[in-house]
Amino acid sequence: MYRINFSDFFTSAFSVDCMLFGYSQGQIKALLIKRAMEPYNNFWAIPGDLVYPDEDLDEAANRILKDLTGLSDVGLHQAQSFGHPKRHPQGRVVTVSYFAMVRIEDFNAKASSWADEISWVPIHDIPVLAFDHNLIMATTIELLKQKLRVEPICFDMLPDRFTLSEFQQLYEYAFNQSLDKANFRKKIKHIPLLAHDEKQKMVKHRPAKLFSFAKEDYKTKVETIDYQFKM
Amino acid sequence: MYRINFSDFFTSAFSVDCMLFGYSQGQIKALLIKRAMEPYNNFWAIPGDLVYPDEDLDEAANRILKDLTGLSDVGLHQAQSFGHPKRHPQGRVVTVSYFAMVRIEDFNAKASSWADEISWVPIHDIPVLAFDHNLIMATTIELLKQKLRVEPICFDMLPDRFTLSEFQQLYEYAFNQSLDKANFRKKIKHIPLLAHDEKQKMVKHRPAKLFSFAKEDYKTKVETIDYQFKM
DNA sequence: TTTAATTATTGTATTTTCGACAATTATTTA
DNA sequence: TAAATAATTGTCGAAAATACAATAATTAAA
Repeated sequence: MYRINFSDFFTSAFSVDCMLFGYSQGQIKALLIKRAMEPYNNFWAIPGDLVYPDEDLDEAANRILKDLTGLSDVGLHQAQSFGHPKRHPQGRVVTVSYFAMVRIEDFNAKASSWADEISWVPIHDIPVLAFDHNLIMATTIELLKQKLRVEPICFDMLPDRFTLSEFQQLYEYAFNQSLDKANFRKKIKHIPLLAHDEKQKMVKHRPAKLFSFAKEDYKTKVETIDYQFKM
Repeated sequence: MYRINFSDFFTSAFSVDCMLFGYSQGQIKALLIKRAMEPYNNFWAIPGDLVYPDEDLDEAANRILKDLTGLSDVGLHQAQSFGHPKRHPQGRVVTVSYFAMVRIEDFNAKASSWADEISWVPIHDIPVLAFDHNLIMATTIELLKQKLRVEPICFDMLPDRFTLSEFQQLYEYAFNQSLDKANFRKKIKHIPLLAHDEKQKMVKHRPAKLFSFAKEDYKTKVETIDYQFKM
């Protein structure tokens, strides 16, 4: 085992990559930015930044999210860390990936202070990305899918009021398989949803009832009984 | 947004903390070491080390595991990263936690090159640890439990040949609830186990049959049919 | 040698969930 | 008013989960 000076270790930086997932037109999409500087100029990339010396990782992720979207108080999930010594051409940078789910419509206008161009890309059609971002993206999408199975996080992507079909289509897209309507509805019977009187408008067929996720009821349920969300 | 020099970021270090879980006497245990240097001299801690400048994170975790136990080729799982600016008194050190499962008996003798003292501590009785290791430990144990539900990783902790009751007791301890024997056996019917002719010895009651996990059959099953391990 | 104690193993019956599919309903557009 | 479209509800058999009972194999004590 070779010995190196203690101070020789303090020569790395770390960054946070902050993946945003949203849902529109029946597809789960990830927000990508087009880099406007070297290295990887003009490549699509996951939004991220170096972590400041006095920042905790979560803080950095929240900062990036805020810069990017104007949103705060969004549930952030830490995904994985990546640390290949050569992953960044300018030095040793270990990155920690986070992801969050947002309603794309909530802030479509903003997001300009960051990069020249941003784009919401369906997670099944991710292009070649800068750095090792394809690896990070793939890993994080897998984690997202895992969490979709055991936590009711999809409601952060859906509009506040959604139809049961929209809800179902989200899962169909995520797991790339079609589901039986009737059975889906039975399966979600245990999820506390609030049925509104309001109905879909402007559709050329029988309009669907609108629902929203009853977050508080859900929390109570989890605390009270030994309930585990499962899809 | 304040601007700092690019090079000012390259002043941090990374460490990897490598949690080992094993199973003995009906309890899941974590390996702790007693620190023999400042800071936190004499505190119990999770084994870990700084990551070398040319090492990937996984490599570092494997190195630590090897130093500690002599074992290589052990499945390592990345857990979470922790980066509070003040978590290490001697500088900014972000740590990535990993965990692995081992058979405690396999290497009891070794493990001396590391620290003065090591100890296998039941995960339900973790003492006060150095640094933020209690947070890391708690988070990682939760992740372990999550994985126990969806991956057949418990067999890395069980002896090569185990009884169904031992298997059951592992889950009972992990989730702190007792299970019905008959129903447990029905539930695990889908897990490919190899039944041996051999039986338990030296027990003062009807000896149980010994089983081992049929890893290859499991892999084939996963590849062939759309099978998801679930407990 | 027999019996009690202990734990392993298997079985049964009931309830709950899953999966495939059919039937009915509400709305828009032609 | 009918056709088209998708929403919603219902049925039935299969499979899985749950509670609990019965039987088997071994040791230790009587």
